[in-house]
Amino acid sequence: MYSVKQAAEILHLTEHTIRYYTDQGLVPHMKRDKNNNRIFDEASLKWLECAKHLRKCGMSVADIKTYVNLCLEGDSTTQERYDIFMKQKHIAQVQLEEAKERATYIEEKTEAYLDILQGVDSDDMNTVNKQAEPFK
Amino acid sequence: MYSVKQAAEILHLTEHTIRYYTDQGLVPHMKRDKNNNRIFDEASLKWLECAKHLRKCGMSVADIKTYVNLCLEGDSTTQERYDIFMKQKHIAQVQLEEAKERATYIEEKTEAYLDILQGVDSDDMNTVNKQAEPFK
DNA sequence: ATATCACCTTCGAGTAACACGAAGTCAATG
DNA sequence: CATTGACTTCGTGTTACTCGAAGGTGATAT
Repeated sequence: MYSVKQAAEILHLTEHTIRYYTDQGLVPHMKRDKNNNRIFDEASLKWLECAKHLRKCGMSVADIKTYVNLCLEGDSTTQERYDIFMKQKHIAQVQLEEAKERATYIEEKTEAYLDILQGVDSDDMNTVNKQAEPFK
Repeated sequence: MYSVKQAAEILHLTEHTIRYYTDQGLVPHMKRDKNNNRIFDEASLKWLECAKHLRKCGMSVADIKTYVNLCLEGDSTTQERYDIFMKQKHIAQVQLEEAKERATYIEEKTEAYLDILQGVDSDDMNTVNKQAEPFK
C-alpha cells in the first residue's frame, strides 16, 4: 500500500498529477484510509502507469477515462480496447522515430558548437544558427 | 520562399503554431510580403525546426526565445549556447529511452489483447487491465 | 500538554501552449 | 463579378496541469 507521495516517486509523476488522475476517474476502485487519504495498491499503480503511458502518446485524459470505462464494462469491449491500443501502438512508434530524430538533431548541434569552441574552422556555421550574424 | 501553409506542411506543425512561434519572436528577421503575409526562407525554416525540436525536449517557448536572443548576440554567447544544448542533449536521450519503454509497454499490451481475442488462455490477464472485472 | 513536523486533504485560481473562430484583406479563377 | 482559398489580426476557449492557501491527522520531541 502506497501513499500519494510514494506513488509519485515510483511512477515519476508529481503528487499533483496523481491526485488529478484519480479525481478524473483514471484509477477505478480507489481506496481511502480512515483519514480520507488515498491509498494505492499494485492494481492502482498499474492503472496509473497505463494512464501515464497513454498520456505520453498524446491521448487526452478524457479519452483515457473512456478507455478505463471500457475496461470496467468487461469482455464485451475487448475488441474495442484492442483497436485503441493498436492505434496507440502506431503513435508510439512514430514518437519513437521522432525522438530519435530529435536526439540526432541536438547531438549534431552540440558537436557543431563544440567545434566552434575548439576553434575549428567550419564552413557550415548554419548548423549552429550562426544565422545570428547577418545571414549570407 | 514559403507561405505559412507550406512551412506547416514541411515541418509538420500547424499553421496556428507557426504563427504563434513567429509572433513570439522565435524566428528572427521574419519577412513579410507586400500584403503583410509571412514569408519563410530556408533560414526561417531552420529557426522553426530548431524551435520545434527544443519544444519537444520540453523547453518553454520563453526559454527558446532566450536562446534565440543569445544567437543574435553573436560569438560572445557561444559557450552559453553550447551549455544549453548539452543540457538538452541529455534530456533528449532520456526522452528517447522513455519513448522506447512506452513503445514496449504498449506493444506488450497489444499482444496480450491479441491473445485474448484469439482465445489464448492466459494467466496474466493483468497485462491488459483485466482488472476490469472485480479484482481477485 | 504542546509544539513541531511531515504528511495528507480540498478547492480555487493561475499558467503555458496552443486551438479555434470571427471578421476582414487580397489575388486569381470561372 | 462573384466565389474560392489563403492569408491577416484579435480575442476567447481548452487542456492538463501547477501552485498555494487553509486546514486535518498522527507521531515524535520538549
